[in-house]
Amino acid sequence: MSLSEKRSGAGQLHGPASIKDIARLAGVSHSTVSRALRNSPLVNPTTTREIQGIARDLGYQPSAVARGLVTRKTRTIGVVVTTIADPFVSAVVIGIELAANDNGYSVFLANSNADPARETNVVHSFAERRVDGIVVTSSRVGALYTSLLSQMQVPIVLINNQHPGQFVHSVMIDNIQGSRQAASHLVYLGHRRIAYIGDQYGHQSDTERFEGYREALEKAGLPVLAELVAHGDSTPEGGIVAMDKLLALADPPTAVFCYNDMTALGVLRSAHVHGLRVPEDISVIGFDDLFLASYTQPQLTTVRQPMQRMGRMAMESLLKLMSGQPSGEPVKVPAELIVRESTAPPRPDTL
Amino acid sequence: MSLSEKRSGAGQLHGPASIKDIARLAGVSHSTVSRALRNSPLVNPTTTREIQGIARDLGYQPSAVARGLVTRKTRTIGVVVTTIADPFVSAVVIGIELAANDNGYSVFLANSNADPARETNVVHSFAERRVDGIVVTSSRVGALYTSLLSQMQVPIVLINNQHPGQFVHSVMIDNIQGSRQAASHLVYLGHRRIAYIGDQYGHQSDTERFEGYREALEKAGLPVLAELVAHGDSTPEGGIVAMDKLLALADPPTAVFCYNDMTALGVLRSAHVHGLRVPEDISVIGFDDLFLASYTQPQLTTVRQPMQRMGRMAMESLLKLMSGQPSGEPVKVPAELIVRESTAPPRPDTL
DNA sequence: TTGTAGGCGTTATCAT
DNA sequence: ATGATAACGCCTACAA
Repeated sequence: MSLSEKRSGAGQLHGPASIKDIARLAGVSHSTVSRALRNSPLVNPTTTREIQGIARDLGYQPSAVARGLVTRKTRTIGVVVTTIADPFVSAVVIGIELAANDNGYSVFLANSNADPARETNVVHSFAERRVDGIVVTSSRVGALYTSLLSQMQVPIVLINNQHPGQFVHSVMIDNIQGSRQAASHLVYLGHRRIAYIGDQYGHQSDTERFEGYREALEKAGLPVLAELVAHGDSTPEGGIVAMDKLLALADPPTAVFCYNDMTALGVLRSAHVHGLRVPEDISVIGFDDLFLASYTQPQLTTVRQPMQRMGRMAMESLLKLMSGQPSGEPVKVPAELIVRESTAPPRPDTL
Repeated sequence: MSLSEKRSGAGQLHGPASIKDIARLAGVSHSTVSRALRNSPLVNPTTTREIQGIARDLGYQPSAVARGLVTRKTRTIGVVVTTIADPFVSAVVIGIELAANDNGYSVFLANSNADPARETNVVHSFAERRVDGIVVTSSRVGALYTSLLSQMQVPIVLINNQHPGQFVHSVMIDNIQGSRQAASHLVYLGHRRIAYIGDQYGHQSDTERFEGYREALEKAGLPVLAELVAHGDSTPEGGIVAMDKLLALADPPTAVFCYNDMTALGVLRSAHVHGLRVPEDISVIGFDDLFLASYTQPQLTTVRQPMQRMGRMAMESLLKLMSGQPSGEPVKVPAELIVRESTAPPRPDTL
């Protein structure tokens, strides 16, 4: 039995073909095969053609794991998100993935679900798999990721979370400008009792969005009332709870600015349950401009984040970082108010 | 300078620590380290403790890539989806990921976006990265994945797509039973002109959901009218277009059963634009029970798929397949009709 | 209980 | 233009 029969005759007995198999069939050394496969000008064109032909016949697929071992680059990145169930997150992930694929990178996706145990797991698995870089899309960045950084010596890009550092870059929406626009729009419409329903306490985006709201009210000479500030949790359920509380007030707000569209979804629901019509009885503004903002009833006025583009920008920053370039200033992306149907002037009798 | 100073003194100069570094520090061979790290009973407890201590101090993280090269198992799976922007898909992915993590697997996520070029890319990257298995959540499985299978010799689990084969398993919702329930519910409410808005032509789930619809109508002695069958594309936009067409009919339907909730979202919108109230003027049923089905106005009656659980089941099937067990029969998951507010008896004058 | 000696599939550095 | 040979970091016989 000839050497070539050993493989082609016996079939793929020991897994995928390797350059050694090809070398045997082509009667050359595996180094030559390695070169030919990468179109090295050093190897004879005829030989190259023959080798590539054999590779094709064998259905050869180079082993990224073997390559990664020697090159010390896996062309792999890790993406950590709180939960991909949030459409904001999935839109961002799509952008990351597109940019990653365009550059030959594959992405490991990990949902942390805000569970510390899972986050630790994620960190470990990314470290063990030797990802070349990491993108974090999470509303809160704990000390966890910081320690991860120092341990792994791997570039990290944060989305909507600032966290300066040599290997840490960030891409964020201009929260203050965005929410200032939203609140100003409500002021402009004539509202004077404008509520804010935020995310959980302490998250940077929430703090900033509240700040924009505060500035807009202050500029209009309106007081920032503690009773008109509630906190949700970025989910529709959280929005319902917060809105219920607001509507139980002796003097409820005539407009509500929400941390995000998911919260606004719950607010819309709560308003409906309480027999209030939006925007006639109460105005609602969200943040994100998820696809579903165009499909709520009424369609939601919101502050748009170019989510997919932000994902792409994050990946592009990561590529720079991975190629050794310094991180530079955090990228701040402008937000845009999208006025739809959920906002209108307050009813005269509520003023 | 002692050997230990060479590393601890000089710092992590050549990347992450390896078992050789630990061996040097511990004064043992790397095989012993390898064993100790995996708690082999063959090594002296004292030695083990010392080695593990050094490993901890060094922040040692075993290289999954090196391990994968020798074991020929990467503990990695590939997940292909059309687009993670569809909440159905993201819910499924969450289930897959949870089950994967619970079993020490990491997941590569790839969006195909129904783009053939990208699909080819995905296949290649998964092959090169030597994933141990693949889960496909896509409404249409082309010949592409079949050829991939034979090339990679890797187990595959399909979600909502049957495709028998030795290495191919599938987990699917019971489309016929689910849609039969939905259509029967409309029949029961008294509707006689019930429309169906499907997905794109030729997709298995669409064919089956139509079949359930057909059966229910037939059983009720109702004709299946071609004019009442429209096709969308699983997106709200597609739902709008299809619904607009239906409402332009001389004798429009009094109820619409949609391929999925995303389609229903568009249908709800279209109805509103045409001045129709749901469910008073027209009833609407979706399929999936996405989180947003509880937040539409009115809340959507729909057929629930246990999406996250299906993702988990798919991963668990994949684990079996990867451990060498035969695939067995495709798993068929029962669907459940969830009656909310978007369905009601037809208006008497429309009968 | 521990050490030695391959080998996994590449790339890379020498020679030739 | 091509071939030996040595890594990369780990696992695993086989020896001691």
